[in-house]
Amino acid sequence: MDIMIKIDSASFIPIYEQVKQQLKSRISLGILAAGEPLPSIRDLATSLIINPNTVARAYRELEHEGYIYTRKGKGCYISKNSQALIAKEKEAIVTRILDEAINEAKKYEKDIDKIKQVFEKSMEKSK
Amino acid sequence: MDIMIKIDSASFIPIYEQVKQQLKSRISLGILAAGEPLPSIRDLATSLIINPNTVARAYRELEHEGYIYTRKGKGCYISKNSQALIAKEKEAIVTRILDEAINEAKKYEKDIDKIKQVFEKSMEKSK
DNA sequence: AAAACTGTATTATATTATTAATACAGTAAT
DNA sequence: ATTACTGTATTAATAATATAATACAGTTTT
Repeated sequence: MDIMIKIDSASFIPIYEQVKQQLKSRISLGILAAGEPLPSIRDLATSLIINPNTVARAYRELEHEGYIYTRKGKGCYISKNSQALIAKEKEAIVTRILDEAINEAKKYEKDIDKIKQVFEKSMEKSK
Repeated sequence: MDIMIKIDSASFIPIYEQVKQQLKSRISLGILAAGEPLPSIRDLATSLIINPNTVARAYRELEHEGYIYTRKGKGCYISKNSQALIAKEKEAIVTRILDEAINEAKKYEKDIDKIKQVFEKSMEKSK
């Protein structure tokens, strides 16, 4: 079972951060449910063709933030309250994403209605 | 006259890149018009409390991309065709920004209508 | 017990972004 | 000419990211 994480090496976002963000989003969407095991550090590193240390850092930070827990010798698992943790901040996250996009868009397009039109079109495309 | 660039040191985006992006957006909005001088490398570095080399890199790359030109000993100026350059890609930029935001949002919120609602609310706020 | 997995830790290395100090060269004003 | 600005270039040092190799410790399976 693949976890379908994609690394964008052209991005300025560090790899460990990309892994963290994508795992959080999968937890948020319920793709990764409480108690479920994550791929082992070595397996994920191999499949992403990155260094195990990089995955270890992502897992370490996710554990520190309460999303996952680890059992030495066994593996890493999604925390019971992980989804609740994210659900709580889900609306805030989505709001932040759209706020930032609107601010960005306004840096290039002053016409508010034009921005709305582009948004509608993009929403249609993404269906 | 201040050029109002803000550096986000918590961002993963390199400082030289932040400077580039913000200058481009000011050109796009016509805040910086063709022929106008940019602040000197040293002045901008001082006011942003960053290293002159960092500003120099931003300017160097912007020149290479055709947005500005430099006169050694005099300063850097907005290119004549800079706004045309950006105007040409303006709609594409705005579309890309919103596309990415929608994709991001969908990573946390499956409900399309919910995303639309948050967008509308954000647009109201930003007025 | 041994093998084959887990996560953890350490050390070294390479790359990139950034800072720092300094020097050089062109322009403008005095 | 001198002064004071410009941009350019070089070299060194530092911090962060990422890779690499390796070792250690806990778990599971055989």
